[in-house]
Parts: sequence; C-alpha cells; structure tokens
Amino acid sequence: MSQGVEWAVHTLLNLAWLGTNDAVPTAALAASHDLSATYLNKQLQLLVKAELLSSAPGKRGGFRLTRPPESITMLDVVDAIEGRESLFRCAEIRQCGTLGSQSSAIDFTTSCAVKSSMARAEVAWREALASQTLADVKSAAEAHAPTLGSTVQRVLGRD
Amino acid sequence: MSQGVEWAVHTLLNLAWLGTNDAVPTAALAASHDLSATYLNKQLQLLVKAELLSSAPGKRGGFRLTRPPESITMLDVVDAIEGRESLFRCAEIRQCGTLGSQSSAIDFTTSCAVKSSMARAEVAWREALASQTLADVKSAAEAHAPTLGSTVQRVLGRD
DNA sequence: GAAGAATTACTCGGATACTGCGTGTCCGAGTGTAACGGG
DNA sequence: CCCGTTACACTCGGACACGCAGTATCCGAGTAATTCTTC
Repeated sequence: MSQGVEWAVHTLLNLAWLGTNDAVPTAALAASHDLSATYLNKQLQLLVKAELLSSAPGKRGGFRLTRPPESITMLDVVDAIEGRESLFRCAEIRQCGTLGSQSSAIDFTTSCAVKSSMARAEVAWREALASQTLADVKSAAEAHAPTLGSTVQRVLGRD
Repeated sequence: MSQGVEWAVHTLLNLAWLGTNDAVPTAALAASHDLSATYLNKQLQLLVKAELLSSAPGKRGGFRLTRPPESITMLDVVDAIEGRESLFRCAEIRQCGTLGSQSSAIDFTTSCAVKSSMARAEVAWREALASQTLADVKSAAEAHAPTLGSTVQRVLGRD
C-alpha cells in the first residue's frame, strides 16, 4: 500500500486540529512532518478530487477541510489516495488454458469462487476502515498527548 | 496485490481436486490455465517455502499438497506469496519535522494512532481470510460446476 | 531371467533481464494581496 | 481620504524524470526411471 496514505492521514489530522479557520499551504503542511512539499502536493490534489479538501490559490491560499472530521472515514482517505480499485483483481484465469476450454463443465456466468472469497475479506477490511472516522483517530492520539491540538495550532497557525 | 496470489490459489485448487495421488509438474499446472510455466514455478517455490506444497525432482516429479485442503486457509496462501508484511507500513512521520520535534507534547512510546487504526482494519481482513479454507472455496466452485473435479482429474491426471 | 551400472530424459531451483507503477521533482498558469497613483 | 489600477508574490496544478518491486525468462544441478550389459 502506498505510503501516501500515511502522509494524507497525518495531514488531515493536522488540519483537523487547526480547525477550519484558515487555509494552510502545502509547504507548511510538509514542513510539519518533514515531507517533500511537491510530492505531498500530489496527494493533496487527490484529496481535493475526492472532495475531502478544498484548495485556494493566491496569497494566503492553501488547503482546508471541506467537512468536519466526524464525517471523514479512513476508507474515504484510502480510496482517495489508492484509487477505489480492489486489492485483489481477478484476471479470470479459470477461463483460460486446457481447463478453461472445458467450458461444458464450468458455468462462467457465476462469479469466480476465488474472487468471491477474496472479496469477502476485502469487504471486512473496508467496513473496518469505514467504521473509523478521522475524529476517532484524532481522539485516540489526544488520549496520549492532550496538548497536541494546541501544539499544532502554534506550529501551523498562520498568525 | 500481486497477481501471483490468483495463480497460487487456482493451482492449489487443481491439486486439491486431483487428490494427493501423484505429483504434478509445473508445465501441466501452467497449461491448465495458460500461465507462464517459469513464472508459476516461482510462485510454487514460495508455496514450498511456506510448507503448503512439497516438491519432487526427477522424472514423474512435480508438486503435491502437504496437507488436506481443510487445513489450508486463504491467509496461508496470501502470506506465502505476499510475504507476511502488513499492507500499511508506518514510517513514523509523526516524529519528524516541526511537529515531531515538539516531543514535549507527544508521547512517542505509545503506538501511532494512525498505525493502530490501519492495523485494526488489517486484522479484520486477515481474520476473514483465515476463516476461509481452500476446501470452502473448492466447495463454492463445485456448487455451480459439479463435474469440475472429474474434469480436473481428466486434464491433469498423469495416466 | 535377474541384478546392477550407465544413460537418458525430465524435474526443480536459483541466477539473470525487463517493465510498469509508485516515488520524487520541476516549471508554468492563475489568483488574492498589497502597493501605488490619481481623483 | 477614498477608489481604481497596476504590479507582484505566492499559491496550486499538471507535465516531466528516476528507482525499485513485481513480472518474466533462461539455463544449470539433480534425480528417478529406463535401458543395456553382464552373469
């Protein structure tokens, strides 16, 4: 899985701690975790495309959350970065080769059993991701570092 | 996710249908689904290393299952091919940059909240995979193609 | 006819190239701000 | 003092290289079966 997901989640968390007061430019977000600003920008563009962030150009421009953290699930973030494709892609190899050509024995209109099995597991994964919001993760982090919110505001605050 | 997983599962299924009578060489297994024999062999070696298959050299050599299909889970196969690493690898970027250096505010001895969240979802995925055996998938496939077993024996049978 | 050794043909196994995607970087288009000048 | 214009500095956004893991391939080492020779 792409490491861009980690970048995205931490960036979204920082924006959540900061509140939706102001837009934050890529450079500041990158500096807060020592990331490549240009590459982080690539990920942020994906988040904009997924409508998790909105971008503002010009002076005092940057990115800000479009929704409260309670309305952003981990699945939203993963899908935005990884592109909603499934982990396991079935190439339907069962239909090929000496076995696949024995079509009389196989009903290819039904879904591949291997594909179904993998899909079941993937649904479990996605449901677990969808059940956790950005607010949940934020709270979990605060549990062990209560001052984190004010620290972010001090470091990222524009004024 | 690597497509080798699909190759591995279908190959294991074919061996299951054939029964543990005889070893089947890579070439036959590859031909049954029109795969690259040499590359399939690479995957089979991984399965041998994971002790799901045993290999026999020489004439009438090949691969055979080491355990009954009921004792092989989907997770076993995925782990064997993909190499037991987790999908999401945490780079601990929270400890870097202008925010990470504010260590007074953050307790780095505790696990990263983002990492924990992703890990939860991954556990759900692995449990779903572990709860499905190769025999389950085999049965599901047979439900829509009862003659599949005999077809495999006819196509792959050595005699 | 039986036993044993040499031959053979087939198998796996690891070492060797290639390719596509994730990773990383760069420069141009566009916009909000601020400064400036005129009324 | 206020407003319109102009210039500017900063922002995003997409287009351009790089590297590595997944993909694909090849050839050599090793073994079991077979064949041939000999007793």
